Amino acid sequence: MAKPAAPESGRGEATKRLIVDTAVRLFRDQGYDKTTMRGIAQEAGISVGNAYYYFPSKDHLVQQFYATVQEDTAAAVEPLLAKPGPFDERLRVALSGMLDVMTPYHAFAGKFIKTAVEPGSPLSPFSAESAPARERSITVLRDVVEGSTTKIEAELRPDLPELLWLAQMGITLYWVHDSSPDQAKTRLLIDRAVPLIDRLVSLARMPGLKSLNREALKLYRLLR
Amino acid sequence: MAKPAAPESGRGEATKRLIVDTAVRLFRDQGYDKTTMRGIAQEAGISVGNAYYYFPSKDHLVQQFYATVQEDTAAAVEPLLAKPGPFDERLRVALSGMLDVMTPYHAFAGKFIKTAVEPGSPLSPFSAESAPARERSITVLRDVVEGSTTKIEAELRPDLPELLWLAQMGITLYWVHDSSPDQAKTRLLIDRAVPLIDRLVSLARMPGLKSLNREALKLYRLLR
DNA sequence: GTCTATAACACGATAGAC
DNA sequence: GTCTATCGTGTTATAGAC
Repeated sequence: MAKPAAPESGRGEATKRLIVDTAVRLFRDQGYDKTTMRGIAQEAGISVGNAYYYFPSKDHLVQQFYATVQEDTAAAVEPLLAKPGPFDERLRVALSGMLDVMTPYHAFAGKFIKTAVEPGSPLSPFSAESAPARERSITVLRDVVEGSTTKIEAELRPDLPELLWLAQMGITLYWVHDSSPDQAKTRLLIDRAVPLIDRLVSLARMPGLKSLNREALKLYRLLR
Repeated sequence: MAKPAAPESGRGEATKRLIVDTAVRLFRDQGYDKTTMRGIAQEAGISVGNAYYYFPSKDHLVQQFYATVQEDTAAAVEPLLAKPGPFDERLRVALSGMLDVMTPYHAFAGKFIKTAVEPGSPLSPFSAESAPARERSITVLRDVVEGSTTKIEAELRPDLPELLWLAQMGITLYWVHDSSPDQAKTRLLIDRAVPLIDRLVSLARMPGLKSLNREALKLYRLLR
């Protein structure tokens, strides 16, 4: 009998939300480093100790932010994927949709990734704490695959959403380091990498490449 | 008329080395967080202010460590690559050689990568400050390619060392997060990924895949 | 230029009272 | 649940000695 997942409306819950909202706003306005726990507390009209009562660390506050971005991306992209279509088009929609949502946070993202990449960090995209946001994200990519009118190799198909998610993580890593104006290079990366991925997925069906495909998939499952 | 790059032996240089050696030792023995600047200074028998006279931050101390690892890897691997041989064997030697050198620092590496991945950080493997260590590393991989008896597509050949270096970065990223005993999974990754890379390199010569190869290389050069 | 000593600052985090 | 007070840290500042 698990507790219902519905948002509670008790006093504690209200304080918690107040802290997150204030923190995210300050993060975006002044950046991660310049936003101090004292600053968040003062702006929210509470004490520092109280903030730590709800969130064990400053990093954990950022995690809420991560979840928000994933949720917003999914909400923006899923309507566009309602009707089936070619694989490459759908993948393009998902990837550039994510980029659109993340763009306002580009300056902030550098600090975010710093803690996200640390092994054992709750912010790591691979951590148990990030599972909901990760699942949400993979669901979108599963939608990309399932609504695709392009033929996809049967053995590859079940793993493809997760592989695409990994590619998405790679693109995000590139994006964070992308200092070109308006992150134009990342846009270019998506524009040109999507057709390449599309061709790779098609090639996986070729007789000469099937064994390579199989080997790679086996290795992936082993290491995951 | 640049200053000669030879290691100086003045008093300042000796102090600098003393600080780095002490720091790296403490990092390895007690971890990054538990090693304080005060602790390093005390252990080295100098003042805190003196440490900051030579190194602008604690992070910069870690960079020296990065350079050391690259140098040790090159020194360990290059003798094994003196005689030409098959590409896959040579690549295997280079990658597992790096892993051997890094193994004692696995626990420490998590903290290291945290700052290394931050955009603009001097510790980033892509930064100007890391250029010497990066070049050292790519040189080894160029050696892998050049001494290879396997035929390599002419168009791919000049970029291959850098691409292999990127793969090496990816393996390192995986290794840092690898919590299996003795990082067995990363060993497995190298054992099984090397033949796959070998096959991919061979496949790049196939007529049907040449255009894909060319497109991918063009994109890579554009984004680098 | 190299180095010491010490204090001070701002921050993330914690302890313990209410 | 919420507060105030305090700790330990990276880092900076000051004032000077060799």
